[in-house]
Amino acid sequence: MRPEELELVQAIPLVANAAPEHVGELLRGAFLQRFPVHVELVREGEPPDFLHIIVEGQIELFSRYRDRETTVAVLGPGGSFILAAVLLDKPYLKSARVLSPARILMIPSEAVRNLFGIDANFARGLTNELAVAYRGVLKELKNQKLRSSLERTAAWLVRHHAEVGNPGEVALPFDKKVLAGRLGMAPEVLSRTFVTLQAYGVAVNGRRIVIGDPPALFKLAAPDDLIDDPHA
Amino acid sequence: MRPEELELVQAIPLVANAAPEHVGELLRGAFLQRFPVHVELVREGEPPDFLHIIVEGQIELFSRYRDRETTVAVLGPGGSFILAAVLLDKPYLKSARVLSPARILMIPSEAVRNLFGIDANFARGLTNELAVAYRGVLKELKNQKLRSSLERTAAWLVRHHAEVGNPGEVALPFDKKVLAGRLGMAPEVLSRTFVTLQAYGVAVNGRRIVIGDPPALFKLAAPDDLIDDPHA
DNA sequence: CGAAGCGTTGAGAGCCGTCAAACTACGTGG
DNA sequence: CCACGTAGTTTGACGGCTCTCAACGCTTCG
Repeated sequence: MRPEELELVQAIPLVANAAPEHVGELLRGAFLQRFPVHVELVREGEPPDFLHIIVEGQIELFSRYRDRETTVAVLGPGGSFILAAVLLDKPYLKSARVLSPARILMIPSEAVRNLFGIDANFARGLTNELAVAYRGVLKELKNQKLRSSLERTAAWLVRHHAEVGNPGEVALPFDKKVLAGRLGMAPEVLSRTFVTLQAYGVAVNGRRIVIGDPPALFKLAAPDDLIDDPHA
Repeated sequence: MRPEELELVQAIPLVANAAPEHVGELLRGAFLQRFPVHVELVREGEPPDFLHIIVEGQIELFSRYRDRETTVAVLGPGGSFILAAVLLDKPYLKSARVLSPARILMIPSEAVRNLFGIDANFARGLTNELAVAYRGVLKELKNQKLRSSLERTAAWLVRHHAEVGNPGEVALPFDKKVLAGRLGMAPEVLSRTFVTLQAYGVAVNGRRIVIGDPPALFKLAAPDDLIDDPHA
């Protein structure tokens, strides 16, 4: 790994938690690699060889069953995935594919488990990350079981609108197809949902969405911190 | 806490992971308490005062939103809940109520967090538990998003049948109403689903269910270890 | 014996998925 | 820079799945 890459990697929170004298060991067998779009980084059912941390780009986590497929999450820089599989040394439960050109840090799973036993601070960081991930999935489960498609879409818009500045406007960070999967509906349903949302002041134009009547949308979405707030 | 209770408590895996000299500290402010049916042990949104471990009885974890409610999980002896909230010191994401008379060990959350930093073995145990829980929720999310009500019910029967011996027969461990919530459908839908399953050799009689044609049910359910196997 | 809760069944409506076709946006190679 | 092909998006039609409301039988418990 080149010096500038090393610097980049050491800035990653999970890595930074490890004591400096341990970082070398952690990265000994690690790769920092670029991947083009569409590449499948990991496939569900396989044994966990590496912990993956996203340095750059967008990764879609999804799962297949019969001839169906569903998106579990979409992660950006700083995100890590398949942490639980690595810690338990059990097969991946989900697959991952590159959504936009990415740089991924891949740390051998054995190195992660070893350092977990040696470096308490590193262990604490991993556990926190895992706890946050747990709560994220649980929120998503509640989102799915407690809300309709229309409500999920509205809530997503409200939340996303609050996260990325630019008042009154939202830019989709990925294709509508992917968003539909993330929200748990067929692409056609999302398309129709946007039409329905016109009555609530929402205007869609490609990836640009204008929120004309925030209070109306807010009322429809009925956002709940225990479902929507990623930091709660 | 009385001696016999202490013995009971020390047999709990999570507690047993801690070094003997630390156990006292862990249990200093702890309660081992009985609760009758219907009691709500924790309520979502509240700050995490205790880590809860089930010694005896059945606990339903559920969540409310608007005027709806959904069951997230049903736990039995040995199960722990709201571990992630305790570790992160963030509000509970779900509520818990007693389904059948229970004894619960309640450990002050601060004691858990403190010992986490001191006792590496205890920390490792907690993290493993958390990782298993994470994978459990993820499997449930896949179950919800990838399968129909009929498939979920069939898969649940197959899995439950494999777990508790007694070939060709399954006994529901709780009310059908609760099962319906757990499987993510209205009670009426579960009732009709059982009728549909007659065509696959399933006969329902109160809480006793006879599986007359295992291969047929198996084919319908198409069980998948990465969704159904709690140990995968 | 009456009340309350669970479970079942019927009827109806709404939500959501699938299939198909048309349209649009985008990237590639000429 | 344009032409083309591929992939994403929209719309219509349709069917099926799932929810809600309501009524009724059954069991349990006070």
